[in-house]
Amino acid sequence: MKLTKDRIVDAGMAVFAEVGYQNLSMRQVADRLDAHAGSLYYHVRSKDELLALMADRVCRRAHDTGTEALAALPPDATWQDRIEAQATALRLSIKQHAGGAQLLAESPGMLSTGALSLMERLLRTLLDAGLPAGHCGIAADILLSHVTGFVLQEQNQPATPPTVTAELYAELCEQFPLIMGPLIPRLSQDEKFAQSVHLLCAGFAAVLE
Amino acid sequence: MKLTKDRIVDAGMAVFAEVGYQNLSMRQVADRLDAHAGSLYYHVRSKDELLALMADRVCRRAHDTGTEALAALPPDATWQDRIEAQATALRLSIKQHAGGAQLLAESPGMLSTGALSLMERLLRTLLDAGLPAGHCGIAADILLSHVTGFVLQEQNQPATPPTVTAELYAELCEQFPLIMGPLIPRLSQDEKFAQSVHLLCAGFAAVLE
DNA sequence: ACAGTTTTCGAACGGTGTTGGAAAAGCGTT
DNA sequence: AACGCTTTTCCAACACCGTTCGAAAACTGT
Repeated sequence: MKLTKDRIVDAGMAVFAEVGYQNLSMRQVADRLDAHAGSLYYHVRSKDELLALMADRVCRRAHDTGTEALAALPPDATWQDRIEAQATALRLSIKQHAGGAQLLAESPGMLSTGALSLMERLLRTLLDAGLPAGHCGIAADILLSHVTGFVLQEQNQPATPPTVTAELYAELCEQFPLIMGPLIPRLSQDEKFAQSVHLLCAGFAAVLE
Repeated sequence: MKLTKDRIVDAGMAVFAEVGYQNLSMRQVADRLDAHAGSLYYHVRSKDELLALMADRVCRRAHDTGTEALAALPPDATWQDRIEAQATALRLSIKQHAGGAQLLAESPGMLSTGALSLMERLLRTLLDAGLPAGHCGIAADILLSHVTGFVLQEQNQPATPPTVTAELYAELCEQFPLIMGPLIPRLSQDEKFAQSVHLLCAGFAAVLE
């Protein structure tokens, strides 16, 4: 079938979902389209451009699932609820692909239309919440980069936690008593994420009056 | 001279500072040591391990400059000042190398001792500030990932801002009025960073009482 | 059917991380 | 000093990567 920018991005997303960010290669994308690697370069300037297009697609999907989540919200939902809905929608969209956070992180400046859509809606909810205009931009920036940063740490955690010997553990406890201590409750990632968004919202609420 | 893990990391940091994260290769690191690429693998299991070691070194340097910054603080400094000092020290340490944020972002889980040192000190200042113990871990996590995320966006911004035609600009203004509007003041990156840290601290202060 | 354009091929280039066997260097013991 | 043994380095090779370029193919309008 004919080769198109869209079909290339489609194949890229498919390969991406299978092998992850690090192992995605032009040749694999071409193979999935029964084409040769060089042919891709007629439609796409470079691998970086392809990655940018894929990042845009992830953002667009996140935007769509975000609108669904917002629509499912009860009418008396607070602005915190609306922000949390968008944040979790974005997080889940990124998490669907192995290394998806790296894809967004690497993409330069978040200047694709998909990323801008996310930003725009976030700005609107913050503005509707009554946040002073001067703080909205930074607040939205913080939210977006927090979500990607969170998923980044989430996806980079090794599948099998490193084995620590007893003596090493003791040394760690002595060197970093707070980290090893009871300060950090053993929460699931979902709970940690929800709590972090709540904490951020609390900050926004603080400057709200 | 003899080849050592430390010397390899040194050379890696030197090459890293020159060519950045993307173009760092084992062969260049070996060249700087007048050695051959294969020889590195006797001391280092893989390139990923080398990158992890380098990330640890960046964290350690950030920790040191952080202690200096804290020492230079007046004795009546608030806990917000102390957090900002650590945050800016970390940011500047990362910014010293092109792609330094990617180095930290890629490094799995931030489980090196350097990263743990940063985390530990952040936890202590938050705890001393009076933040409830249950929130300290998440607050510190937010701060760390926010700094790396901020520098990530900072370093990924294309050197020459993309040229936008007049009609494209108009369309963007219509599609994203809030982003293009006066909401986002034209602040320098330094100001944006300081303000974002202040906003986060305001959130911590909100849950403080 | 022909000319012109758009698209694809296929080979090649220079580069990468990594491996494994041969060679060298260091070192303790006799 | 000479030997064996371990630690360290070399070197060639492998498989793969992103990218380029001229030629071949496919498609288009006339």
